[in-house]
Amino acid sequence: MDPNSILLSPQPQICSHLAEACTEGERSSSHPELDRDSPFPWSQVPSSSPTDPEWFGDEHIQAKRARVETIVRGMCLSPNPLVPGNAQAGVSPRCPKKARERKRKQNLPTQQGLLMPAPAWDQGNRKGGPRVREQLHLLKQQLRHLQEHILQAAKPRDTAQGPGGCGTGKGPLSAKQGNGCGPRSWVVDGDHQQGTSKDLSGAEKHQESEKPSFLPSGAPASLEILRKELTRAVSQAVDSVLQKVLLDPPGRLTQLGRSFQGQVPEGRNEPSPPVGGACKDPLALVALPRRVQLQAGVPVGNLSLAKRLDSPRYLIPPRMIPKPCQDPPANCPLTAPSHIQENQILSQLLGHGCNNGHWSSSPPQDSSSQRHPSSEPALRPWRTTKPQPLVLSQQQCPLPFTSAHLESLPLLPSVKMEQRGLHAVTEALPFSLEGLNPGHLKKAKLMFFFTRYPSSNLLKVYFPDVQFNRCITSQMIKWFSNFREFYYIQMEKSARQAISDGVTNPKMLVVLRNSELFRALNMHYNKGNDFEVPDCFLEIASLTLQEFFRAVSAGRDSDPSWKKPIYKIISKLDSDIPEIFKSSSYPQ
DNA sequence: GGAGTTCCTG
DNA sequence: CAGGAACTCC
Repeated sequence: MDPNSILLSPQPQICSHLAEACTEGERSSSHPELDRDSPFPWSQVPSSSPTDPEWFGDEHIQAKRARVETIVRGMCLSPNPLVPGNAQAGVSPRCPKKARERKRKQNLPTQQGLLMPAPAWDQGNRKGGPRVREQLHLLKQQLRHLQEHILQAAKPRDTAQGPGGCGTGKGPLSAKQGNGCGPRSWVVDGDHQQGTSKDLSGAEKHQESEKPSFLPSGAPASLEILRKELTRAVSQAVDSVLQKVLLDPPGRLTQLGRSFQGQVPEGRNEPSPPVGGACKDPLALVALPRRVQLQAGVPVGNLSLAKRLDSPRYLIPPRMIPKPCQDPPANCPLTAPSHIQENQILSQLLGHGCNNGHWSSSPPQDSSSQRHPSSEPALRPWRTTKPQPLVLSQQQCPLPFTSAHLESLPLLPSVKMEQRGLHAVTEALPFSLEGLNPGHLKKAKLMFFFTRYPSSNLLKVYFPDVQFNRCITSQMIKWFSNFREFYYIQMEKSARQAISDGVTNPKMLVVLRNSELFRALNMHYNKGNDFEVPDCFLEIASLTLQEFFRAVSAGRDSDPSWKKPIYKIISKLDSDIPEIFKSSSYPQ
């Protein structure tokens, strides 16, 4: 089969209309060469017409298009409006009537958002204790400054100010605000900042409302009161921090520091806070060493650097980020012991039977995933996700703490979760022992380099240690479906990018090992970069890319099922999987 | 009706 | 990555 013979088949009449036609009259041509002989649903795409009752037309296209657009937009640092060559894709030939777009949230922005705080987070953990002390010092200094400010501000006003000097009365307070927030590098959360300023303005209000009644009778007196109140409030704050630090068991010092840092990613709601101000381009930060590594031809060994750099990218589930310890410290330690045990038990149970682990402090994952601190969350056929994040947290964030430290984090809200998790485990136990583990997932991902559409029989051959049943099989099939989804999205994204970059000849589109596209794919399927991606995959990827390019630039993407011909082509291009994959212990 | 897909969503 | 809906094919 020569794919090119298929792919090159032109579809002339479509594109000429598309650009202008804002009507919905235009329909893409059918794809006669693909209509028949396919077991796949997409084989019969093209026969739909605008008159078909099942023709959902605009909304459908718009939704899909919007999805891709948002993805592309999320990716592009370059502000090109999408796809000049295919302007209709961006502008929508059918008038942007009800672009119910962007329903779906972006992965990429999220990753990038989480990327920024990571270095600070990591850094902070290395010196949690000292940081707290520094912060205490700062607080004390601020207190002194505050007092000085108040005194200074008081003097001139005593003489010059009459009643109604509220405006300047803000002076000291806003000075406090400024001074207070500046050095407190841990306060990054936008919400927190807002909350802080709100609180302060609340205090201002009180004081403002009080002042007029005091000032007439004597400004010095009211200022004195003001000063005392402020001093008292700040002292209380300092004391409470001191109590936390001094009264808590040693381990908690680090936890406290951690919880401060934890606020950083907490502000994940939106544009990640400028904690990582130093690293404006996190991608470069991550990618550069990897590129060097690739060029240096060090694919297997020496992974630690790459892993370390990669790991922060992969989401720290919000739940495992310790909340700023709002509760009295006494509450926290109480939950810790049971928490530890439960997590160990859960992790152990979920970590899979073949793990000869004991109740050690090492992450109870199988060996392969220890090597690759990937974010593989899927240990289950049967939905036992709850305890996962803790396991992942240890792997993803190489920290100078023992896992016992990490696990004893006072995740108060997680107690309920843990109970639910235990419950889930008891239900899932009989299955999880025979189920799929992260090692299987990793292997499946590597296999994707060779086969995009594996049959269930093939999977059985290549996963001899898996007890296949209907559910396991469909889970693994689902994996590959997810892999494909990611793959095709990347391809489409790159194709559109190429078009918008002015590429006109599809033959120019080749996926090389140093390309962005390759990096994205490699990151997804071969996170540890410890597998050499086969050339055949690069060829398939190039071909896919070209197909998407042709389709989009020909305007075929206005057809709701325009991708199906591409899927069909790609489905025929699976290669043989190396024998070594038949070993149950292969990717170790 | 089951298997296998895609698409969408969380 | 999983769940679920919708779809097609056998």
